[in-house]
Amino acid sequence: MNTHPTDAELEILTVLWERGPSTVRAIHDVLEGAAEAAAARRYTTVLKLMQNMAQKGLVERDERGRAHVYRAVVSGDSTRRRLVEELAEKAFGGSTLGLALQALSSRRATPDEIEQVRDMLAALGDEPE
Amino acid sequence: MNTHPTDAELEILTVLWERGPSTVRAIHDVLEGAAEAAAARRYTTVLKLMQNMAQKGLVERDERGRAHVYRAVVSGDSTRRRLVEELAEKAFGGSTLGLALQALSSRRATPDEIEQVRDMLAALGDEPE
DNA sequence: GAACATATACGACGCCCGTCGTAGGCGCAA
DNA sequence: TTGCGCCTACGACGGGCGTCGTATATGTTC
Repeated sequence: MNTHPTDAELEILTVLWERGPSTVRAIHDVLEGAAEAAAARRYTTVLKLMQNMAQKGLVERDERGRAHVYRAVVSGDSTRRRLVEELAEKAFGGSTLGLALQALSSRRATPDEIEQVRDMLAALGDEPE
Repeated sequence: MNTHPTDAELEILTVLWERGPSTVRAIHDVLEGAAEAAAARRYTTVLKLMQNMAQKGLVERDERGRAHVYRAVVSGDSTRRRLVEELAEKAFGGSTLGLALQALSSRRATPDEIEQVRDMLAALGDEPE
């Protein structure tokens, strides 16, 4: 249940997070449209992935209708947090700060974005012990 | 050559980045020591991994001595940058800023660390177009 | 030179992941 | 009611990864 989503699973979860509970058909169509000139997945491939995810506990499904409706069990936020911590562990000696610095340095930020980070920083600094 | 390192490969690369060119034996010993109560890898496992990496072009080896000496071809910095961008792409809609915010929010920062981020921010803002 | 420690080379296995084909079931329209 | 379309179930396969065992060569020590 606490298994990490793979890349393909994460792609499906993303759609689920954006659209809310959906059928396999809906997910497949979104993914097919999003794949610009990339290899499109067959319907049954998406189906199988989602069945696997259901078994792992990443999603749950409502089997009442003819087409099953899937919903994400794990939240996008917690999943992203987990991924970040995992990467920090693997590549930054466990330092999420190091990861953050790397992420910030890898692009030019707009003033607006910088403001966002400043706010975050302020919140962090003000946080009680 | 531009292949991404896997988890096990990244572990080896990390040692290579820290210690500089090393033999398989040296890497293996470091890894064995670092694995606290975790499953230790056999020597030949590490050997095979490093051979694979040599074939992929992630490392190069000096075969003159009896024990080959391996050195990292890719730098730690570029590799970390790549990993960060990859994760941003997969989980944050391509936004490295989003990733940075997530990384910052997932921990309490010390004033010193916050200062570090502020500096980075200032440098970003000052950067010429 | 014989025995031993240690190095590389190489093949095999088990597992997981993503992919797909095919079979079977159910509903709906002509 | 018969056929067509869409749905699920399930097995299979190819590839990659991490693991290891074994074979073989080479240096060292007595």
